[in-house]
Amino acid sequence: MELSTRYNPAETEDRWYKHWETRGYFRSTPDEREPFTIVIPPPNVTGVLHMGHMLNNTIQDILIRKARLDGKNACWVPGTDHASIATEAKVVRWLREEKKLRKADLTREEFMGYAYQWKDKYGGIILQQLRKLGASCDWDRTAFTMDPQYYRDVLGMFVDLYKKDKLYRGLRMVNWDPEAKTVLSNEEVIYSEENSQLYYIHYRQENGADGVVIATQRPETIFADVAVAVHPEDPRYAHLVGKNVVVPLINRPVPVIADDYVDREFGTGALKITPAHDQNDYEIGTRYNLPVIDILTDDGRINEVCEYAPLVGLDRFDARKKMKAALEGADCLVKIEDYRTNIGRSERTNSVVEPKLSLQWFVKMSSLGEPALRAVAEEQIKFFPPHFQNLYRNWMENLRDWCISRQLWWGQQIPAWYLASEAMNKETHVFVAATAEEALAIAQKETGNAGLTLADLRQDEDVLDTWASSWLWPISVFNGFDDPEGEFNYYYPTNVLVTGWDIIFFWVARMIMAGYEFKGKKPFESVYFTGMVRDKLRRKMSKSLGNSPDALELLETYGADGVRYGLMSSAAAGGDILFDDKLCENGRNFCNKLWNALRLIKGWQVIEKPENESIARKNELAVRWMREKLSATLVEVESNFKSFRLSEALMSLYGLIWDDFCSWYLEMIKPGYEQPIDRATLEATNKLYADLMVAMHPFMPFITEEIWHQLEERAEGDDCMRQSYPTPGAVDTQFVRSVETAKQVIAGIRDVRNQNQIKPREELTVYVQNSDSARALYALPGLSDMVVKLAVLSSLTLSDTEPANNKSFISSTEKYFVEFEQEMDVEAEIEKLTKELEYQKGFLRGVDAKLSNERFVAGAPAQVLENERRKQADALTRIGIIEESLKKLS
RNA sequence: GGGCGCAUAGCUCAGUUGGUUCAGAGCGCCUGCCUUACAAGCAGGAUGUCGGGAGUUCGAAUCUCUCUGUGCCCA
Repeated sequence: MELSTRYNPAETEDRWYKHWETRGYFRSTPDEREPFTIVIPPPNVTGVLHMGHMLNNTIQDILIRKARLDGKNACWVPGTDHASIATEAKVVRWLREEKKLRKADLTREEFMGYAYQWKDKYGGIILQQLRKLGASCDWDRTAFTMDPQYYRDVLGMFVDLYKKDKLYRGLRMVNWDPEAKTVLSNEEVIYSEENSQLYYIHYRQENGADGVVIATQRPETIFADVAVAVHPEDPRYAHLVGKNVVVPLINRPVPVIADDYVDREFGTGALKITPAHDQNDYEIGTRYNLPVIDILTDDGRINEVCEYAPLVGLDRFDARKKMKAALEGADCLVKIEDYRTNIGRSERTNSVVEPKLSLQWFVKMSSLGEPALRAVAEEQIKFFPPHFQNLYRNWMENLRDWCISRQLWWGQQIPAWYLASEAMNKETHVFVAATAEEALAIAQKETGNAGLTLADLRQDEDVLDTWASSWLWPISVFNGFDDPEGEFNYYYPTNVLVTGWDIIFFWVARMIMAGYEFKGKKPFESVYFTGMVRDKLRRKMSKSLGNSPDALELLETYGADGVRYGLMSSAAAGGDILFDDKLCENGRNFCNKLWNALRLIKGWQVIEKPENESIARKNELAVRWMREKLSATLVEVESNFKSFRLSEALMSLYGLIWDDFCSWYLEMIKPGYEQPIDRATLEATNKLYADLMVAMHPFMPFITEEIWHQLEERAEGDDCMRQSYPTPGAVDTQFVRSVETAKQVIAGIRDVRNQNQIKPREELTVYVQNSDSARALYALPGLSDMVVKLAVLSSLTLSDTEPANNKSFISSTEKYFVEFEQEMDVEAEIEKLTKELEYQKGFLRGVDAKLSNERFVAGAPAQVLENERRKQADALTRIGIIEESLKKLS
C-alpha cells in the first residue's frame, strides 16, 4: 500500500475510536485484578469543550491508558454536573426566547419538565466532544448528579447530617445574588479591585448643629443606617458619643456609638452602621442591640422601607447615581473621592453580590473539616504538586459554615417540611426526612397530633447547592450508599482526582470531607492539580476576551494526538500553560515524523542474511544500543509516572523517538539506496518500533494504534491499547557510553565537513591517533563500521603518524585527523590549538584544586571522587595531545 | 493586613536527595543542504552574573538569611 508523505489524523482517529469503543475496551467490571479508578470531575451538563477540559481530560486519559497497559483494571467514570445556578439561568433564557414563557408564570413541576427537556436536548454535548479527544471513559457508567439514585443519595446525605446535628437552619448574613435571586456560598463570590467612589456625607445633630462626616461607597444605603460609630479614643468625636445625629434626607435620628472596631485612619474615622447590608455592621449592630432595617428587594431594588420616596423601586446602582444631587440639595455632601476597592461579584451571573440577612440551611464545618485536614497534612492523600497542601490547609483551618440552600428549582429540593399553618420563614417546627411520608410521621409524633396529613405540611421551596451534591460524586457513582459492599468496595477509594487548582475548595476539599464523613474513608489516593490554560499574554482564557481557540477546530487542524502533545509538552503539574497553536504544530510535526519513520521501514526489501560482516556487526551494535536506550528511558518514564511528572515522561519518549530512534538508529541500520535489509535487523526494528508505540500510546493513542497495525498484520484483538507496557531490560552503561563517544566523533567529522564546505556525500578518509584508549574503544565490534557509515568515510584507521594535510579535532581523549586536499593553514591551526590548550589547563587547575583539598577528598562520596580523578586523567591526556601537536607544527 | 509561590538562554519553562558533561529542553535565531522516510525535514552553530547581596559547606541553580521585582489565595 502506498503511504502518503504526511500523516492524516482525520483518516484514522474516528475509525480507531470506534474500533476500541465497539469492542468494549473502555468498559470495566470488577475482577481479580488491581483496580485503577478515576472519576471525572463532572463538567457542567451545559458545558462545551474548552481548553481547560482538554488539558484535564488528556491527563486523565494518559493515566487511565497507562494503568490499562500496566495490566490494571482501569475504570474511568464520566458524567456531568447539573450546575443548578448556571443551568437554571440558561433554561430561563431559553424559555423566554424560544417558548415566550416566564419562570414566574410556571409551576415548579412545569418548569422542571422544561428543564429536563432542555437538558436532554442540549446537555452532555461535552461528553461527545471528549470522544474526539480520545478519552477512554467507561461510557456505560455515565452519571449525572440528578439521576434518580444520585438524587436519593443527596437527600439521604441531608437527612444524615441533620440527624447528626451537623446541619442547621439559621438567619445569617449571606451573599445574595440579586440577578439569580439566590444565596451564594463564599466560594462562589469572586472579589476583584474595581473603581468606585467614596461619598463624604454630613450627618448633623438633631438641633441642626454640625455633627459628623462619614465616608461611604454605598450612599444609597444610608436609609438603612441605625447608628454612627466612632473610635472611643478619638477626640474629634468624643463630644458626640451618646448623642444622636440624623440621617440626611429622611431626618431619622440615629445614635453615635463608640466601638474600637472603627479604624480612625480610614475615611473620616466615623462609620455608618448598616446592619442589614454589611457583615461587620451586622455584628456591631448585634452587640449594641440595634435594629435591622432592610431597604433592598430580592432583586436589588430600593424598597418602601427606605422612607425616601424618589428612590423606591430603583435598582441600587441607579439609586446611587441619584444620591449625589439629592445630598447636594440637602447640603449634606461634603465631597466625592475616587477610590479603588474590592468588589464581590457572582461567579455565575457577574452581578455585584449584596450582603443580606437571610434564613438558610448551613452545614457545620468544624467536625467535617478535622479529618479532612489531617488526611492531607499526614499525606494519606497526596497532592501533586505538594505545595497545594498549604493553600488547602489555609482554607481548612479557617472553615466557615457552608450555606447549602439555593433559591432555585433546578436541583435536589431540600427534604425539610414545615407546618403549612406556620408563616413562611417564621416556622417553629421543621421535619427532615427523605420522603414526605416519613416527614409526616415525624411531624405527627413531634406535634402529638396524629391527625396531621400531608396537606398540613409544606416542603422547603429551596434546592441544594450543586457542590452539596457533587461532593458525593466518588461515592455515589459506585452506588456506595445503597450497596456499599458491591462495586463501591472494589473501586473506592479512587486512585487520583485530576482537577484545576482553582476548585480546590469546591471539589477537592468537599469530596475529602464527604469521604470521611459518610464512608470513613478518603475518596482518592492522590490529587493532581492542573494549571490554568492561558494565552500567550498570560491572560486567562475567557469567552469575553475571545482569546480561547475553538477546541474542536483545534482537534480538526492538528489531530487529537497533536493537540494532546501540545497541551502536555509544557504542562508541569500545577503550572500554567501559556497556550500557543505552535505547541500543537509541534505535536502534528511529531506525528509526521513517526509516520515517515514507518514509511522508511515499510519500504525496505528483505534478505535473509546481511550482505557482509561489516553490516552485520554494525546492525547488531545498533539494535543492542537502541534496545538499551529504550530500557534506560523506560526506567525514567516509570519513575516520572509515579510522581505524576507526565510532561517529563512525554518529553523523554519524544527525545528517544526523534533523536535516538529516527536520527541515529534508523540511520545506522538504513540500507543503501535500493539495497535490502537483513531479516533479523528488520524484525528487531519492527519490535523496537512497536514497543515505542506502546510506550507512547497513553499520550498519543491514535497514531500509535495506527502504526502498531501498519507495522504488521495483527490478529483480531491484538491492539496497541491492549498490550503490556514494555518493561526495561539490562543497560550496560559502559557500552552505551562507547556509542555516545562514537556519536561525538561523527558530529566532529560533520562539523569539519560543514566548516570546509565539503559535500555530505563525499567520502572522507579519517585517522585516529593510536593509543590504548583508542584501541579499546574501537575494539567494540561494529563501532568503527557505524562511524564509517554515518560520517560517510572511505576508511577510519588507527595511525601512529599524522597525514600531511589534515583538519584535526579532539573527541573525548582521542585525536582525529580528517585527510584534506588543501594545504593546512599552520598559523590558524596553532592559534586554535593554543586556545584549546589554555582552556584545558584552566579546567585541569579546577580539578586539581578540588583533589588537593584534603577536606574534599575526605568528605566527598567515592563516586564523586572517582569522577574527579577521571576528569583529571582525561584532561592530562588531552593536554598531552595538544602539546604534541603544537610541537610538530612549530 | 495574614499566608503561599515564582525569578535559570531572545521567549516559554525543566532542573527530584547539595556532588558524574549540571548549566539543560522546546520554540526562536544564524550557517549550509530540495541527501534516496520526512523542508511539517536534515546537518551544524551561537546564546546565561541561574534576580542582587550575605551566609552554611570540601562543594550551592539547589540549603539559610536578607533585599528587589512579580504572581496568587485569604481578610
